[in-house]
Amino acid sequence: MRPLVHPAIEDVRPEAILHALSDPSRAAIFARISGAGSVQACASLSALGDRVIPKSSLSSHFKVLREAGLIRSERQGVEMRNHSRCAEVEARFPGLLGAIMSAYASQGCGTAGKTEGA
Amino acid sequence: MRPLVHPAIEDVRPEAILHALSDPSRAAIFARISGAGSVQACASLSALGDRVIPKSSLSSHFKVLREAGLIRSERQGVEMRNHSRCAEVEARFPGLLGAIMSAYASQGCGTAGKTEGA
DNA sequence: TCTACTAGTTCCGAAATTCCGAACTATGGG
DNA sequence: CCCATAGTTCGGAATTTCGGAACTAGTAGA
Repeated sequence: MRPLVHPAIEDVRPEAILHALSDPSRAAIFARISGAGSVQACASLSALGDRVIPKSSLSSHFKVLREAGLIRSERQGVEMRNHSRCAEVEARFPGLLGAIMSAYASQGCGTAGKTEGA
Repeated sequence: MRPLVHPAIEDVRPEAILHALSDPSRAAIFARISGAGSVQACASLSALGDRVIPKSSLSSHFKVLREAGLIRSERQGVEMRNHSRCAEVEARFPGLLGAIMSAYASQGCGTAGKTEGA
């Protein structure tokens, strides 16, 4: 297993963030991580709304979020702890995450809309 | 030539907007349309920054922006007039476009960052 | 009207992405 | 050591994107 890649905040690109969050499943995952006291294991997210996401897809969603600079993941025992990098991203691109998450929330998309808590 | 499709503002979905703007070329095109008094022909956008975009790609970029609800296009004589739908989108998803365009602008991406003028 | 030119669209094959099941790796317990 | 759990990687099918060539529409000139 190759080591996890986390871009430095100054290497984070807006297009990567938009691409990562342009998938409603990933946006919902990110909303959950941001909302849940900044920590969440992968397995707890396999069912979002009405859709069951297979493990391999889930794993690549996490990879996309991680490499976009939106979350930080670290192995802790058997599971993976995922923290949102909201605060860093907010400092670099003010208002971006808040606007995106509330856009999703405002049209009633599953579990979105709690970004401010970081 | 099939007629142009423009979603009603209430049918516009956040994932479509994020997807449309997650491509830097499209974001630059949208920034130009939003900045240039809300009207711009397609041909004037074939060279953005350092990259020459072929006509067929340009045409599909416009289609994506249009169907995401970001622009409105109408044929006027030989050419196409493109207006940004900023104001409508702003009313539906407050702050979204501003945050996205200034994220792009803040990392020096060609012609981005003048969204407020609509 | 016929021709030529300009602006943009459509078609379609190649290249790149995404999706997801199966096999695998890593950690912890008994 | 053997097994269970949590997640990753592989690889092929399905989908999406890119871009050249051919096409359509409007306009001007002879």
